[in-house]
Amino acid sequence: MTTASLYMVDNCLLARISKKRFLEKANFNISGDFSSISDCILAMEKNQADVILIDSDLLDTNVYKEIELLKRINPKVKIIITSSFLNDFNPSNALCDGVSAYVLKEKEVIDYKEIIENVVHGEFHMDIETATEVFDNTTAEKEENFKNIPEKDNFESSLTQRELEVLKLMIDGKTNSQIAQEIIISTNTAKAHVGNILTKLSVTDRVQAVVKAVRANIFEEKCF
Amino acid sequence: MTTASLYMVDNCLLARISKKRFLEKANFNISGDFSSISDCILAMEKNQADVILIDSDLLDTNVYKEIELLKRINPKVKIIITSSFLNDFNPSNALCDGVSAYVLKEKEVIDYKEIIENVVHGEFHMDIETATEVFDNTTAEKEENFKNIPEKDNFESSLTQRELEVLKLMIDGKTNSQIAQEIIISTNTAKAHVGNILTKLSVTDRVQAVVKAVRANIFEEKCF
DNA sequence: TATGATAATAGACTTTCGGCTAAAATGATA
DNA sequence: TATCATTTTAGCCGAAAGTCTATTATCATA
Repeated sequence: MTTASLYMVDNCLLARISKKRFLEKANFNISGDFSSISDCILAMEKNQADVILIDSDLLDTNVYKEIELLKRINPKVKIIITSSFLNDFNPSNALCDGVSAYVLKEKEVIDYKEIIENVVHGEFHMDIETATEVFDNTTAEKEENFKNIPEKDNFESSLTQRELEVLKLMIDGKTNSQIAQEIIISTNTAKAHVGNILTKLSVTDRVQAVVKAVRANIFEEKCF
Repeated sequence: MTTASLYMVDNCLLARISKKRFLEKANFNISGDFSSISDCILAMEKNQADVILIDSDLLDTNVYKEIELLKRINPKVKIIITSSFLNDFNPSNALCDGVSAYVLKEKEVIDYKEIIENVVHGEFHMDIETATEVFDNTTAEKEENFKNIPEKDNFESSLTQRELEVLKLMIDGKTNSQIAQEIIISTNTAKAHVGNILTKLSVTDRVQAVVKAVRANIFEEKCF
């Protein structure tokens, strides 16, 4: 297995948790996960990762400038971008500026393991569909002036191990007292954990929480 | 579009609802949906359908005998079987006894539309994987003696239109009073609807209901 | 060691939920 | 018309949920 250290950027907390769990099962070393590239840059300035997995649906110039910053901090860092759209993808920004892989999220399951290992070994990866579409609209618009790094909009701290346990039981339809029995804590404690989960997931009740979690395919083997 | 009348058998209520919504969007005419083949037989004796979509994970001799009954009632009826496993599939029972299609449920999305239309036009459909596997273990064990048709185990009546509306709002994380506001009914009525939904889905609270519904991909465009 | 951040724990209080029973109004169908 | 399913309303009660505040435990770092 790869011993490379991985950073992960995804503005969706549950997506981070899900991917992290998945990759850690595959023996990858996730050194950090962030809700914004800005946060990732701050972390990179202290401890450098070998591979950075960036999920971003909006691939504007700001993103590429932030990626450029990442490459400046560690020119050897491998960047893997996953995105739902092709719209803003610009090969003159991505390919030339050192993105190692560009993966279009689709219905199919992404084989992160293979992509990461290939990238670590110096290969470039791009979806076939993506590649064909991309090499048509090569509208290169290089801008050298930097813009300010956007503030992180909605801060989502990560779920603790205990909270993940509780969330799993919530999805299983367990009540607070059932959860308490299962992991041997008081009902009040279970309620407190649930409350913290609701806050972190930015929802108001457990129904919304479990729907979000189930839709994010957390606790599942596959990784969207 | 096909004007053929369709019956549907699936012991999972939510799967029936989901498939029904999907097929009706595709302009198919679903004349009835049943939780057991026995119920379907009873219906066939009154009003005959042209196509019967049977989902059954356990394909034992009983199932094939029930299918034989269906074919007796209407020899021209087209039978489509969907199943998760290959285990009990027996070509000598299925192919010979007039099953028009056999579809192995997998990760991929099943194109019911195409299959049904082909079947109506007299074609036979079988998954490639299924077909190759099947034509190896041809253990023909024909038994002519009938067994009694199994009782329907857990009766699940279908959700009404209003209940489907409410379920959708439950999935959206709405509370009873919010649901009441949204569809202009009293909170008590909303509670009554929710209560009925819980009973019909065989769950004890709304959390379990929404998890079941989300996992069944109800209200989604795709049909597992 | 001290300190500060994070996590886990818990009790008090208010609101919401779910089960139960009952019943009226609507609408389709035999 | 009679009948049946659906939709609607209501109140009561105990259980569960959610908010708030607060204490203890753990762990890393100054």
